[in-house]
Amino acid sequence: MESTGPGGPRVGRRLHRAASMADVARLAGVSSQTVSRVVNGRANVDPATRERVLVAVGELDYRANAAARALATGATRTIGVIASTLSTHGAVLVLDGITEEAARHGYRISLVPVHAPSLRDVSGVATALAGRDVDALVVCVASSVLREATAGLPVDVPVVVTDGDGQDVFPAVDSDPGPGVRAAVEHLLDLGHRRVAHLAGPGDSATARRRALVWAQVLREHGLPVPAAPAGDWSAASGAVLGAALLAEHPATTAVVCANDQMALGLLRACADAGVRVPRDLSITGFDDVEAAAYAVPRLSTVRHDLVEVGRRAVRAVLQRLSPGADVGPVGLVPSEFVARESTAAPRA
Amino acid sequence: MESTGPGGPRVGRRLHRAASMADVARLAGVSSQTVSRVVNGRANVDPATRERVLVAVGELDYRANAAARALATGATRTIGVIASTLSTHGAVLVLDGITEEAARHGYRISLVPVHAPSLRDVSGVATALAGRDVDALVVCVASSVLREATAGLPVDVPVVVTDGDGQDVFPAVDSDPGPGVRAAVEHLLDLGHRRVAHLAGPGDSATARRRALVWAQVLREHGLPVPAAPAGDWSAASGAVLGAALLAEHPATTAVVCANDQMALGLLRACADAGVRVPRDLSITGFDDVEAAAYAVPRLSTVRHDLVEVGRRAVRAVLQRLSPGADVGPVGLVPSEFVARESTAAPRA
DNA sequence: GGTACGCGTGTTTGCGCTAACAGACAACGG
DNA sequence: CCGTTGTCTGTTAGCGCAAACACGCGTACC
Repeated sequence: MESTGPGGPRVGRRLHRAASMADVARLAGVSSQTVSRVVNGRANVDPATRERVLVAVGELDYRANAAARALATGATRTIGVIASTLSTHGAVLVLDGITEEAARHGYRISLVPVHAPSLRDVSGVATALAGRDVDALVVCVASSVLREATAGLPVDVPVVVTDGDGQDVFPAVDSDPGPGVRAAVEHLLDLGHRRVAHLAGPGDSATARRRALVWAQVLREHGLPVPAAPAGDWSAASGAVLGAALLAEHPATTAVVCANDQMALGLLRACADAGVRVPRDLSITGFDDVEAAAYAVPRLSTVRHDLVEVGRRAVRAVLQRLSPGADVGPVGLVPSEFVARESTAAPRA
Repeated sequence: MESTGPGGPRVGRRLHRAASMADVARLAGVSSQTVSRVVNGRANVDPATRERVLVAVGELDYRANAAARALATGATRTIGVIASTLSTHGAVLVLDGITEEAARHGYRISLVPVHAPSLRDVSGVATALAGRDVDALVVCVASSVLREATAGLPVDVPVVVTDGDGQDVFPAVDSDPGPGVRAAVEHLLDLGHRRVAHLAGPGDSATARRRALVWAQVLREHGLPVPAAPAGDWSAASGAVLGAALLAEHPATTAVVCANDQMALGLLRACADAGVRVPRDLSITGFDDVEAAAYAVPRLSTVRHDLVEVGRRAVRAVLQRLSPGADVGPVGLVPSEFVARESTAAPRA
C-alpha cells in the first residue's frame, strides 16, 4: 500500500479532479499528444509506447472530456432527436432503435422535446438546428409540423425525418406500409368482403396518409368503391368513437382496416358495446402489431413492421451524410407484412 | 445591400462559421466578457449596453457554444438518463416527464442505453458515471442491476433511481403502489372474494416486489391465506402463460391482482381460451391504466398512477442536489389510485 | 554517399467560453 | 476634499483536447 503523504489517508479528501490527458502523459512519460493518439486509436504509435499509455490510462481511470474534444474538433458526436411527447407507441420503438444504433457508432443521443400541439416553443429546435450542440438531427414529429417550426431557420447539420411526406428537403426514413396494407386489404377481399372501410390516422401524419392511400388504391384496383375514411388521432378513444359512428351509419360495412392497433382496439370495444361480433359480423385489421394486439379477444389481425429498424436506419442515414464513403449499413424503407389472426373472417352470406 | 468584397456575392461560399461571442462583441463595440454577462443574464450591465448586445446577438443569430461553456464552467447542463430498452410502457412515460422537466430547467437529456439482459456493456454507464459528460444521472433500470454494473465505480454526480429497492445509496423517486393496490385488494374483498391471487412482476424489480408486498399485506390483515405469486416479466405473454397455469392448478381462485395491465391483458386472453368468463367466473385487476386497459373487453379495473410525474420529480430531485437551496418543486412518492371498471364483480355463490 | 522518405514523437496553437482580477468613474459620507 | 463604496466594463488566463507543423532518426534507393 502506497503512502499518501503527510496528509494521511485519502479518506476525507474532497472529490478528486478527474484525470486529464496531461496527467496521463506525465505518468506515462510522453507528451499529451501521444496520449491523444493512443486514445483515439491512431496507428502511428509504437506498440511499447501505446502499452505504457494504456497502463497510465487505467491507473488514473482516465476518460476523455467530451466538451473539450467537441471544442477542439468542432464535432460533438451527439445526435439530436426531436420528438413530441413520446406517448404514441411507435415513437418509442423508433427512439429505441436510434439509441441503439447511435451507441454502436459511438454517438450520444440528445433528446429535444417539442410540446406537441402548440409548437410555439421552437427554441429547442432552433438551437439544435443551429448545430452547435449536435452533429445531426433525427426528427420524429410530423414533417409538416417541422416545416412550420423551422421556416427560415438555417440548417447547418444533416437532418433525417421519420415521418416525412415527400415534400421535404430532408431525406425520410420510414417503414413502408405498402406491402402490409396491401396484403391486409387483399386478404379481406379474398375472404369475400366487398365493403372495406378505413379508420384513418391524423391528417397531418404522412405515415397515416400513406396507409390510407394504399387501402384506397387496392380497392380501386379491384373496381370497388372507396368509402370516406374518417380520421382519428391514433388513440383507442378515437377508434371507439369513429367505430361507433361507422357501425351506426354504415351497417353494410363488413370489414374495417384501421390505421393502427390502438384504434382497432377501440373499434373492437365499440363492437362489443354495439353487440357486433368480431369476426362473425365484422372483420378488423390493425397496424403496428403491438403486444396487446396479439392478446386481444379476438386476437387482432394486423400489419407488422419493424420500427426499431426504422430508428437504426435513421441514424445510419445521418451518419452517412456526416462521413460520406463510410459504410454504415442499409438505409431505406423498412418493409411491412400482414399477420392474419382471429379478427378477420369471411363475411356472413 | 452591403458589398461582400472582391469575392463577389455570398452565394457559393461554404456554410458560414457560426458567430462566436467575439463576433458579437465586435459588432456591439464591447468586450466579449460583457457579451457573456448579457447572455447569462447577469445584473450588472448597463441597460443601454445590454440592448446593444442583444441587437448584435439577434443580428448575428448568435447562440452559445455548449461545449465551450461546459469546458469553461465544468458543468454540462445535461442530465444523463440510463434506461434499458424502452419497451416497457412505463419507462416511456417516465422519460417523457424527465425530458419535459429538464427542458423547463434548461437542461439537456442524454440517453444512455444499457443492453438490458447482459449488461456486460457497462461502458456507457461508466463513462456517464465518471461525470464528465453529464451533471447528474437518472437511472431507470432496476437498481439491483445498476449496483452490479457500478460496483466499484466512482460516482461523482448526483444520482436518482426510479426503481430503487431501498438498499441503494441513491435516493429513489417512484410512484407509491400502496394506496392503489390496497384499494384494489380491499375492493375485491368487499365484493366477497376470499381467494385473491397475484401475478407478480419480475423479481429483480423493486416496484414489482412492492406491489406484491402490499397485496400480501392486505390479505394478511384480513386473516386470509397468501397464495404463492408466480413472477412474470411484465409482458402479456407471461400473463397468459402464468394465467393459464393458475386457472388449471388453482380453480378455487376467484380474483387475480396483476402486477401490470399487460399481464392482466394476457390473463384475460388465457381466460378466453379456457372458457372462463370475466368478471363472472374470475375478477381481474391490472396496474398502470394503459390505454388498452380502458378499452379491453371487459374494461379492465386497474390502478392508475402518474409516471410522467415520477419523471418530473426525478429531475427535480437531482436538480435539488445540484443546487442546494434552489426551489425545484415537489419531490417524493407519487400516489396511486384504484379505478374500478368491468373486470371485477362479486364471485358466484 | 547523399537525397528521399516514412515513422514515431514533441511543440505550438487555438477552439469559445467564463472566472478572477483590474481599472475607470460616479456618488456619497465624514 | 479625500477616502470609500459601488457600478459598469475590460484584461488576462486557462478549461482539456486535437490539428498542424517541426523534428530526429532509421531505412531505401539511386
